[in-house]
Amino acid sequence: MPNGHTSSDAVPDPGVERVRVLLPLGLPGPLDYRAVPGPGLGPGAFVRVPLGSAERLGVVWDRESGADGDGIDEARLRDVLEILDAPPLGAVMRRFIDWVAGYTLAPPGAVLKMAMSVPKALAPEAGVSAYLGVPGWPRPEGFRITAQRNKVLELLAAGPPRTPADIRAETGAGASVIKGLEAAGALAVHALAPPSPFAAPDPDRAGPALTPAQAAAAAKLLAAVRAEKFSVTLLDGVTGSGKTEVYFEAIAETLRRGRQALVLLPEIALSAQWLERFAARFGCAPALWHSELGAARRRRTWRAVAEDRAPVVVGARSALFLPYAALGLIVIDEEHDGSYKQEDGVFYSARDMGVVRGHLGALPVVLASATPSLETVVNVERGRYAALRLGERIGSATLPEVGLVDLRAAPPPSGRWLSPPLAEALAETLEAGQQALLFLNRRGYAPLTLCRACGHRLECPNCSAWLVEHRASGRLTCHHCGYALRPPSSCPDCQAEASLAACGPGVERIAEEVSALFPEARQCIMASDTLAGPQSFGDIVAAVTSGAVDILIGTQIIAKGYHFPRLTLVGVVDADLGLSGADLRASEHTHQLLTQVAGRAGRAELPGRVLVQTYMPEHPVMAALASGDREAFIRAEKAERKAAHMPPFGRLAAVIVSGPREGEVDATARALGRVRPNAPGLEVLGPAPAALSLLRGRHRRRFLVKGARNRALQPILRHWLARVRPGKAVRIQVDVDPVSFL
DNA sequence: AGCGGCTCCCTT
DNA sequence: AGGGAGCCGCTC
Repeated sequence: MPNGHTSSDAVPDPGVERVRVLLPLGLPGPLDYRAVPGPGLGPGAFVRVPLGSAERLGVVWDRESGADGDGIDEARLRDVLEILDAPPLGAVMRRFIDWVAGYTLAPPGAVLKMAMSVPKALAPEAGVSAYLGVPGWPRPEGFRITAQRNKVLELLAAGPPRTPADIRAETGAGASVIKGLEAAGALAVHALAPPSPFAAPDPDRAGPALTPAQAAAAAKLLAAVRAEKFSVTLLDGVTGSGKTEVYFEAIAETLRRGRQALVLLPEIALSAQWLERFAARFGCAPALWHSELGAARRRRTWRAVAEDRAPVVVGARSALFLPYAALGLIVIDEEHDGSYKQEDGVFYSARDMGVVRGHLGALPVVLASATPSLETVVNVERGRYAALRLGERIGSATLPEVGLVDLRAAPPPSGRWLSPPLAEALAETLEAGQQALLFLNRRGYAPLTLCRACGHRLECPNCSAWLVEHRASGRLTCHHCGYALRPPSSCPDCQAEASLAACGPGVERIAEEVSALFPEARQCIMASDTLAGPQSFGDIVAAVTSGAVDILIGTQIIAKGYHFPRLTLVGVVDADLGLSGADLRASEHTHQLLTQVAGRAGRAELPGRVLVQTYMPEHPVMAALASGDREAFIRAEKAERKAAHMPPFGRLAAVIVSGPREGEVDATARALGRVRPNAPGLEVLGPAPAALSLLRGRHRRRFLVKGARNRALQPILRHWLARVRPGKAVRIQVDVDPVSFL
């Protein structure tokens, strides 16, 4: 039997001679092939097919999905070459792929590509040979039973088949002894399944005791898991309230019911503390899925997920497209986080698509956050999502007190960035032997380098962006395309010598200031570029936890999830940073980020405090932080969005036209503009140069399409974009529900 | 998405 | 005539 896997999806249909095969390419739909007679060629089967002069792997798709009914001439059909020995892609996953493609306006093959990210996993992993003795084996003439051979025969006379490694461990006999016996016919060979790389998490292991509030919330989630139907529950708990342990109980119940759980985390590679907590509750590590995973690991994980050998998967957004055999729960932690939005290739939100996956798979979805997105809050109010609140921190910990520092009233000394009140608070914290965190969401030393003689700014040649000075690496770097150069000694424009001045602070510059103010304090920078990888990240976390660091200086990478018991002061160097620009969610995101950062303070017995430096203390975001009144902030933000018919009270889609030659891009954008859709309640803004009008060498123009909440934008967009055929060098991308407005 | 096949224009 | 670079369109 060529296909060792059976499934109701892959039952052969005797009438089928033509199959539709979706290939992981940007084609508009599946292609037709002639079915080879034989078992296993039902929808979902992974197959190898010819395509032009090459061969490709694809998936047998459902007959009804996709537009065209009849397909091509019989004569042009080519044969399916092979049915691969892999579990078929389930019906839910196929519907999910079609759904995501329809929603995001991506070709279905481009979505399938995310689910087929490890083509090598479609061949079964080589098993391990194991040996068993042959009862009544007739010993050939002249075959000597040496001491070692005898030991092996005795061992294998009974019991389970043993691998060469087992045999060596128990008898000391090496490969040559086994080979000799095998050649003489003394051993029967068994192919064992490859060892599963993933231990089974124990749902009934005693974890940390839950508080009554946690236990009550956990009970609700357990009920949702037991219902085995679609539901969405927001787990809304203040920072430090123990949300993770609550949803761990939902995972435990999912495991007890023999199903798989998926946990999506932002910045997965950096969540060592999360993994420790998982191990403390379940006794082993979960399967991980993220971009830094090695090829072999990816392959084994993909296969294990498909064969139901990975009970819990923890991953970044791409883990949503793994081929789960028995998914029973999706947890999306930090559901408000912007990194759930993918903005290349297929533009999708893993949070929103996670809910869709739960709906199609009839399973519960848990969204966890201390600062839920407005979309989710409104879904709770509309009754579509349930909500569980955890209003207090665990144990004796209390929420930190937040104070605003009005930088107009208490400015830092010239050329410095820490105001006197913040410097004083730092001194007090150090004196008390406690730890402080200085937060500035800007990597490097200075965001702008300016010529004092002529005013020239050092900009990226490929992007409309400033070059950021990174003094530690001695480079000026573009944060958008990676372009870098050594800082010139004279101005590239006016050739003035030693005229270039660093303007504004980044975390490196704050570190320099801290060194000047507190030369004896032990400090450490935490930013995505100052760390070689997850390992060094873990090292820093361990150093902070052990008390080997007094002042931690970091970007948003430290905002989430970390628990440092002795950290009592958080200083926000520039709270206004995220509020500039035309981003629809600038206020919301700033509020979320600063709430998360503030949440790092005072997580244990020692009370924490937060000082927020701002030029806009009256801004609603700052007011909400100072008062701790999240509800008031949400109310105000909601009212504003409602008045402007903005999400979640209206729909948005961005259309981005880009290409290397500005003239072509403009021509295409104008052509689109001429045939813009015109419907009541629909607004099309643009074309306008994108905020980054040049990015990675591509000129960019944007449209923004605004529509009513009750009317899908996709049919309108599809019809519109079909009317313009751009040249090969110009690309038109659609971003449904955009998060970034760059 | 990739690949072949096409044109255009330069080389010899 | 030979041949490489960019562009177009097809792939079942």
